[in-house]
Amino acid sequence: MDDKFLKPYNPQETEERIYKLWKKSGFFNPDNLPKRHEEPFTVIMPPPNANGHLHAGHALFITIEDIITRFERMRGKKALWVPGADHAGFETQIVYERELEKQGRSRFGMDPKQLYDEIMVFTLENKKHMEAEVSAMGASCDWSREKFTLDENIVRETQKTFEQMYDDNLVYRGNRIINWCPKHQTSLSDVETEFVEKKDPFYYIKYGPFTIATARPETKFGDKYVVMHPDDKRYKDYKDGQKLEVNWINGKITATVIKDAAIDMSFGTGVMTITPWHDAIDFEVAERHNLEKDQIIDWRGKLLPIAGEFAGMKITEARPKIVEKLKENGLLVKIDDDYKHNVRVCYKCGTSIEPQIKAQWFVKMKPLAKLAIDAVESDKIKFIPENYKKIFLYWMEKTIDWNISRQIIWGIPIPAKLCEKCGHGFPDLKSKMNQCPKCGGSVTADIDTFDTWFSSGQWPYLALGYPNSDDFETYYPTDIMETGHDLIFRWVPRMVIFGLYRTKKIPFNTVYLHGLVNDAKGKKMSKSKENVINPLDLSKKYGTDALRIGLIVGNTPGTDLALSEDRIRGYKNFANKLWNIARFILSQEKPPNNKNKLDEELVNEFNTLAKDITRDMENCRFHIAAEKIYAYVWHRFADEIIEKSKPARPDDSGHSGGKQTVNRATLYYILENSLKLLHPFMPFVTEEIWSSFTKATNKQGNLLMIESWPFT
RNA sequence: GGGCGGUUAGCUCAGUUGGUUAGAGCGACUGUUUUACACACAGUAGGCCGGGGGUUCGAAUCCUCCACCGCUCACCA
Repeated sequence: MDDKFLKPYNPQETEERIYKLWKKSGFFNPDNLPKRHEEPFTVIMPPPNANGHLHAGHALFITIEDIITRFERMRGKKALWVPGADHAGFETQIVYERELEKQGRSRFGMDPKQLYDEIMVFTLENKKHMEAEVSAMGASCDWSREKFTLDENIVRETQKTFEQMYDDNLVYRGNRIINWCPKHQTSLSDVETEFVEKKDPFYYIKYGPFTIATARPETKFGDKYVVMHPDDKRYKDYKDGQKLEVNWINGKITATVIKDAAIDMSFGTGVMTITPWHDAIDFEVAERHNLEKDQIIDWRGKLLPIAGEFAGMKITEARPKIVEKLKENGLLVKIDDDYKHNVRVCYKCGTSIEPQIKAQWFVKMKPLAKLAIDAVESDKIKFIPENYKKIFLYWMEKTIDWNISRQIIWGIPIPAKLCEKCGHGFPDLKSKMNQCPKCGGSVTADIDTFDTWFSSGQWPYLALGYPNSDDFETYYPTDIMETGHDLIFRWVPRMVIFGLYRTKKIPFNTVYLHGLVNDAKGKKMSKSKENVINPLDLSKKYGTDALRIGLIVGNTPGTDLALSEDRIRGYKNFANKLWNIARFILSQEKPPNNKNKLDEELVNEFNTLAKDITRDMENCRFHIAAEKIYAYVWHRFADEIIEKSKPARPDDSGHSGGKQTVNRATLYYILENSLKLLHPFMPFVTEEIWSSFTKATNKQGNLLMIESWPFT
């Protein structure tokens, strides 16, 4: 017996050594696997953001994907798991802005090149941490194929997709209303905003013969159109296009009556004035009737000269003063203090989104969504859990054009030129156009970058080196995309669309969505609540294997998990239990030879279980598989079978006990195959025991990692 | 307001297509230092499976209504 069994299992002393052993073997790279591994199996890792440390959600997805990969590898597949790192445009820039703040600096006014270079240094540093942490989780991914979203060829292909979509009339430049975050000074797509319920005063204001209602009086300076429903009998005397003299905030103006069916007659007074530059509905009304649009609020969220004496003020500062003036002028009818409404905010900082009109690049979604809908409806792409299919389709059906321009430096540049004269925009990947092809005017380079999801949406094929790569030919479409259910809108649909558009193939056969990892009480982890559990701390304290299986058992796909330290501690005990099982079996003087008899019933029982577990693994029911093998090893194998195998002791009355009822060969058989079944879940301790097992049975050589799965 | 999910032991959760006395981990309690393991073993307590109605020989599981919780989407100014 190995001396190592004299002490309890010690993960700290084992894990790094084992990981090096695996890495040195070369088997993370499917090219190096033995001949029996023929059929490719591919998982692309959702690239973690290279801007900080791993959190519990990362630990979960690494565990699940590693389980899948190790299982398929042992079953004889040519298993490839491609790791990656995401530059994470907007998110990383925000993280770095906080760093700057700490140093008393700000990105505004910084030389863009300088800022970009600094963020690159920061990102590459964090990328190293991230890689070390992924490794510490036991990830058997092929590091030789690791990709970064800013790798030269990935940037090039992302830009090519843009050009191709422009040529196919799927990308256009539009001067449209967009979501503007005044804090971060960039536009955002709809999925990058959230709604929060706010209670604000609701002001009823006199507008000529009408009373209008608004929560935002500060936007009303430029309101020169008053809109009502064409069927509203209360206002039947007013005709569409009719002009009225109106006494307004800063004096007399001429207002025009507009009739539009978008008005809800039952809300407020049934009349509203519109602010097309700063409101999506108003923008649409203005577009329909071809009305003028004036900007009231600047990009920093301050009032423009149109606001007269209030120009230059921030909205929050100006609002009470404006209300005061309305009151003085006798325009304020009443204030409703109990008005609740939903306000769109930036998903990162919670700042109220200020809609603005801006020229941006948009992806025309309808024809692309059609491709995705067809693929999912015909079940070419399968969802786990299944109900996400419906959610996916629901979102795809109603998707609107996607703004892909971001006013941030950290990202992939949009390779386009913009005409200074006519505003025409067009792709220019090689940057050789100096004149507008439409009007001959001079052009400047677009300084915006792509929405990060524009590039990460292309990840499955770009990570495989598309186009012109053997890997793409061999490993695409990938088998399974495993990611968090929170990315069902932000990421999954984009991957399906880009995959179908660019490669004409689905990017993956299955989407597996895991739930969020919450704290022990099921509450969302957040820094402000101080309930963040660092997975690496748990891994150090209880061992990575304990953390891994603790994240899996009882964790149904799509359902959030409450992670408690007690739970992980329990599985540390299990790792040690397994250790002691091995110690006991391997410590008996001689291993059985092949002629030793196996106990048929026990072997059958085990084989039935192994087949059952294999079925669970095939169907991604890892939570069930893990629990079954856990319960068997501890409560059946250790508590009953091994106990029965012990030579009975004489009882108190001097009679000898019953005879030994389990053959040692059976114990070896069950141990060997249990280690295999457990390996995907607990790779370190099983591999460590395996080396002793093979030594004891004179079958040294193979790593457990590439042993055959029982009953494939 | 729309959509989705949840409600099972003190806590956190399993329970594949309806099938015998409903399970696990943690926690609690009672014993046991027995020669693999006290990071252990033996055992105990604890649940009208959210509520009402229905389908069925049989329902935690299927249908329906209701309540509460969570998530998500949404242009009532």
